[in-house]
Amino acid sequence: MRIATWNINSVRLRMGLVERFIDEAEPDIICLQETKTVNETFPAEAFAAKGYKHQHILGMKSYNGVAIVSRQPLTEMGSQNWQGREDCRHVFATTSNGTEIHCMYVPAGGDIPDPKANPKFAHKLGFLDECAAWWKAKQDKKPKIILGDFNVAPLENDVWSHKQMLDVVSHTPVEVEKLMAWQKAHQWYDAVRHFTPPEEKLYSWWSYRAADWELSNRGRRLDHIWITPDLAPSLKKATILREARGWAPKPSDHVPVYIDLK
DNA sequence: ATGGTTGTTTAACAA
Repeated sequence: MRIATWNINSVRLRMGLVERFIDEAEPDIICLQETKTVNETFPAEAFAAKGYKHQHILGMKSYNGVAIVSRQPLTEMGSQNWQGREDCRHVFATTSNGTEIHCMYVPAGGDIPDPKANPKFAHKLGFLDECAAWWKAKQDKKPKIILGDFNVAPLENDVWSHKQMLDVVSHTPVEVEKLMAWQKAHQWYDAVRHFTPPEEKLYSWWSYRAADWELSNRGRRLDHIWITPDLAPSLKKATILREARGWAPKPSDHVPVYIDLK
């Protein structure tokens, strides 16, 4: 089973690229973030035409928005609000083999890495704290996958320059600490790093602001797939589809990340 | 130290 996550940065604008990804990777389940549309205008028919007839969509106007689309039936579909806001950042569903899948979009946190000066950074830190507490309290034995745009690059080689990124939102020590606390709270296992040693650079996002993203290669690993330990023996492969950053005509700044589970 | 781009929606905001 192939399960993918992709921050698509407007699913309506980029449905053509999603179809290309489907044709090339043939994922069984696709989890999207930043769909940026209300449910009524989500391209549900286009996904169904590609075989993804089972859909759990949670969108709002202009911002955020998450979705799980699947070729196999989904049950127990739900969503969760965080930090007292209804801003469409978390949906979940259960697959036919009883695995719970959680698709999440963590707040980016603005530019200034100071929670007193920047309410968006304070919101992000509170969000990460709440995630740790929520997952610590949810100690059932169901196999689970949590994936999405977590907007934090935790390891030194999850960014192009650890030293130059220490004061940049997405790689500050306080964010990394809170992301790791959340990971520990539910014994989440990093399914993507499993196949790449920590000494090796690994990115899933490249800024639009670089003149040449590929040449400068100043990436960050913001998109993650974590699994519960019981699923680790089934983990066969993880892929970050770097080439999708160059897809025409208008690529997302994030690329698809997916794992294969037996 | 600064500015660089994109998407939604149409001037400002978020990323």
